[in-house]
Amino acid sequence: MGRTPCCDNKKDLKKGPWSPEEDELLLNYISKNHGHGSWRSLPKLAGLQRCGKSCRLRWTNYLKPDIKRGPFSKDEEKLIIQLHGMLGNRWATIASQLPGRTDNEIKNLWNTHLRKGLVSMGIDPQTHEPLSSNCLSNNASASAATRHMAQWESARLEAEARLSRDSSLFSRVPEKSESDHFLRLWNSEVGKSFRKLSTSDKFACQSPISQASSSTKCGSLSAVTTEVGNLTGSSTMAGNHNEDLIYRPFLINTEDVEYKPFQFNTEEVGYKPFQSITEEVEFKICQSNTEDVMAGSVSSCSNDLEDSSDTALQLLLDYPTNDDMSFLENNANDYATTPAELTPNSFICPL
DNA sequence: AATGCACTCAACCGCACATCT
DNA sequence: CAGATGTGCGGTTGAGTGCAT
Repeated sequence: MGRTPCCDNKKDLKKGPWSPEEDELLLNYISKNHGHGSWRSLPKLAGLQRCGKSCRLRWTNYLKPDIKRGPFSKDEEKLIIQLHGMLGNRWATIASQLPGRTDNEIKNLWNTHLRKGLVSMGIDPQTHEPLSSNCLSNNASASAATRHMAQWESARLEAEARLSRDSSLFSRVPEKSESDHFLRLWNSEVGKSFRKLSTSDKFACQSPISQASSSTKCGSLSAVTTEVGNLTGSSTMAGNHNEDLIYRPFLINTEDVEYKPFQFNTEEVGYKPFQSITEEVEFKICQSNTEDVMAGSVSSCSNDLEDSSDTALQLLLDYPTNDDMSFLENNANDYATTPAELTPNSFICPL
């Protein structure tokens, strides 16, 4: 299996850092030929003593004109953390959401800076859950993927509900799925990747919107609600009348951003950080009936349609934006090293 | 000033997947 | 359909740099 490397052990091929002359050769060739063409043949044609792979890497990570150099902004770092929470080490997919940034750059940033920051906050950088064992349920069956899955589904449900409401309020169908930023994201590389992940995790994860017309929302909502219930291991979500105990990820409050507990059922308790979005919005899903979703909670969260651009993405991103992210501003050496040094709102331990 | 250590980041490597023949 | 080829991705490495001792 496999294949021979594009540049196996050829002695005349140069390795290591690129010289300005090599950069110029590569740039000249690509600009002259309006593209790189075959990477394997490029080095020879461009007069480079490099393998095609090395050329490609140099181009994609450094020479490409749209690459944004310089330090990452705090927002970018936050976005990376949040996307990593949903996608894991899918650097290329994460990079697709950060224009001008390469997967390599993001990977480096994560490994050298962000990961340490999360660890110093007492958060497992892989699962994005509190590291402290007593903060976790004994039942670890609810995997990170499950939680991420549920978050995606929740956000998508909200988007679908909003679309449905929009269409009834304005008697018009929103302009395809692109009218909703969540759905745009859902249909983007990130969503694609996530759906792939969830599929491989044996969780049904399909967007009825993307599969069919968005005009029949009620059916899809109830269907998906059931899916969420199933994937979280809840025996009968629909029969759970304790609203505070059911999955409740969308407690939104601008003023006090904190980790809100979310719970799939009475046995599995997870903790997720929360991102402020709009004023005093509480969005509950997985209610026992669709009406609650459609009429009650949804209406409150879609007051400001103009905020949908931020909201859709924010719905997917669940980290605090206040001082909890302050580690981003500090050098890695300055990070707090014990949970005791964390801010009170870093996360909340149950019970 | 010399040395050691930690950190950053460009680049490499191997694998997996997609496409071609 | 199978093998060959091209490309992309994620993990890892190592040279360069700065800081502390």
